[in-house]
Amino acid sequence: MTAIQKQRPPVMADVAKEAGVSHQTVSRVLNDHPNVRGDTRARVLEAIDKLGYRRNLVARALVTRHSRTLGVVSFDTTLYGPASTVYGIEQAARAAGYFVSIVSLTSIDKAGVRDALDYLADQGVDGIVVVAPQRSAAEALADLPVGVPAVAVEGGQAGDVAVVCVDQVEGGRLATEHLLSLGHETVWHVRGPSDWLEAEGRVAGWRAALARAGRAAPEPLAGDWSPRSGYEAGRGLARMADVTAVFVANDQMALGVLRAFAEQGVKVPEQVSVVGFDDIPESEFFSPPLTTVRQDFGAVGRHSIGVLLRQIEADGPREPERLVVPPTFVPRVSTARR
Amino acid sequence: MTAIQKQRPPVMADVAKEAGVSHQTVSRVLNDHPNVRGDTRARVLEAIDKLGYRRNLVARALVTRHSRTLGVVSFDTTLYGPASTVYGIEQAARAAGYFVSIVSLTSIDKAGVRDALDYLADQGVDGIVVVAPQRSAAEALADLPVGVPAVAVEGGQAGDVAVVCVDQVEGGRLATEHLLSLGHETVWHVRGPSDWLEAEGRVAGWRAALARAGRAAPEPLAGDWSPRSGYEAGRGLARMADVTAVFVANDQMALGVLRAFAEQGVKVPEQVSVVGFDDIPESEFFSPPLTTVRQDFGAVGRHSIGVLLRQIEADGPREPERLVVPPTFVPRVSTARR
DNA sequence: GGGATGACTGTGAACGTTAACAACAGGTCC
DNA sequence: GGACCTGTTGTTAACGTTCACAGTCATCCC
Repeated sequence: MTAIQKQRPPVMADVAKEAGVSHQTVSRVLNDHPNVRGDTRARVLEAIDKLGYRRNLVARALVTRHSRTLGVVSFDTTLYGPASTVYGIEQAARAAGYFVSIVSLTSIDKAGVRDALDYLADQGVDGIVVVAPQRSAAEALADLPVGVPAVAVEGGQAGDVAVVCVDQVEGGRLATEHLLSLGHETVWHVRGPSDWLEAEGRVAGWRAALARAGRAAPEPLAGDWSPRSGYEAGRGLARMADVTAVFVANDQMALGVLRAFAEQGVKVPEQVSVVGFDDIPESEFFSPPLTTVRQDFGAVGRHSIGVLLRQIEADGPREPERLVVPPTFVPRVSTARR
Repeated sequence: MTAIQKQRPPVMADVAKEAGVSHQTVSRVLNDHPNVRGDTRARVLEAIDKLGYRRNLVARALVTRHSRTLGVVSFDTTLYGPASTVYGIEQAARAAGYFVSIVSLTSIDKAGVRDALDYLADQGVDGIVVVAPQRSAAEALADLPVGVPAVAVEGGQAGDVAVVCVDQVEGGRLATEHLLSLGHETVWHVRGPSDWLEAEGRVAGWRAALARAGRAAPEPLAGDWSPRSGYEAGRGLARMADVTAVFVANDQMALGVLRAFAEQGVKVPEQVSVVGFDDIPESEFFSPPLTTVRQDFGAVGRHSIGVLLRQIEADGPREPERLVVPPTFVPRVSTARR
């Protein structure tokens, strides 16, 4: 004869009945509306506590048209760079009271990015962060679902979308100038894939530094960010007699280069100096510890959320921001005076 | 005198009017309900296309009580292991038509995990995956919001929650037996932090292998997964004359150990053999290339989603599954016969 | 004393979808 | 020819919240 236990969690109306007020008053308490009497508020809070009430965010999102969820599109979150950026984004978003919904792409094509954007827009996210280091991804941003605030991370000049990025050109310049300042005649380069904007930026910085010093730029060697591709480039470099300095576009490839040199009996830094890029946690313990250029991924993540939230809070369209985070040079022992 | 452009995107009723049917028929078309006449369906689809209608998933979630979103709680997604696992989870979830909402914890405490679980439950996720390699995280799972299907990854015996994990004990055993089979008298161990279940499992496997061979187990050296901690342990080991074989609980620490040995002039594998754990992409290019134990993080991610979806689809409570993924031994050149 | 003001609370209607049920047409069966 | 099904469509009512508005009461000021 006992009443049937209700399976469903309590709703606002249940709390209202328990506290002897209207559901609207419960809503006011929950939303910190000022005009609620102290004892009423207390009674409502007590009822909430007693019933174990939790507000239904889905219903709330339906009426407010805000989900307090941010979408993140990224590519291969297994890589240190993207993983760190996404981590920074997630931390910053949560600190600001937002959820983060993530889509990790496996393929790099424009269609994939568009699908991901549609997917997130369908879900009703309030804004989207696209970690789009490839040219193709950046292009897909151009036809973003209208009205959804967005920011591109490492996105180059992507239409009228706001951008947060690390100054890759400056990074390439720092690495190359360091090597030139050590007395090397020229600097070789193992570059990243050509559709990655970061790779292009580092190449540009390297070229600029060489040009400024009046040195010829050798043909860069192609890599795909993986240690293996660095290893293969390294084998090629080890065979050339005139190579004394190499700027490698990321630390993982630099590891491969170091390995190839070690196998060929080329001593680093005595015979050849090597500079990497990223400053992954491992770099300090390579043989030898790697001189590199650090990117502050945490700052990138925080800034991108900052830019995005400013866009969300501003009602009207605002002119797209562009925020550049400077890289820092990290000297270790893989480079030496010629 | 022109009509005011409506700012708001079209809703189902707009499509219905355009197609000359009721909104319910539109709903039926969208949900692939069988009883819709072919030409009616075509007319509706045409109207959807014309208006650029997109279904509002928030409204849908409110009435169906399913958000088609899965929550993921993880710890430090910058580390290779968690990042790879989360990546696998995300891929598998999306393939099954689910969104993924991620919370990355910075602190490891029980309260943090509980907050994250509450946070996700509030958002109305259909299920939760907790990548909980620490004991404290596993414990927090015990008082999970009731009624939310959940699975723990690397979670040990966590109350009555389903678990997917890699057989860490087996992995530790594989590494140690390999070293013993090469003729080493005993095997030293650089272990992970004591509140990590994975660290405990590897220690247990190591101990078991030594015990089975009738060898004494030296006191394990403490590490925190970082290359630096491995480096420090390595400096200690390099000073001891009788060390000929070391099993290091992850590849990053193994890198630190290799570095320390190199600095002290200890040759690997000629004087000391080293085995790591994880098989990160870099391991193959360490100096020397690292013999290690691979964990298939992709499989772990896929399995965890499989287990979770089975739980979601089964209405009633089902007995918690337990799925163990075997590790594989990866021989390279950092180990040699004594 | 009476109107204005302000603090507090309640009522009804959204939000955009799916679920439940009703209605209707056309066919089948005896 | 009527009862009965079956396929197709429409109508109405949820889902659980917030918003807009309308009350009610006490206070204040001239």
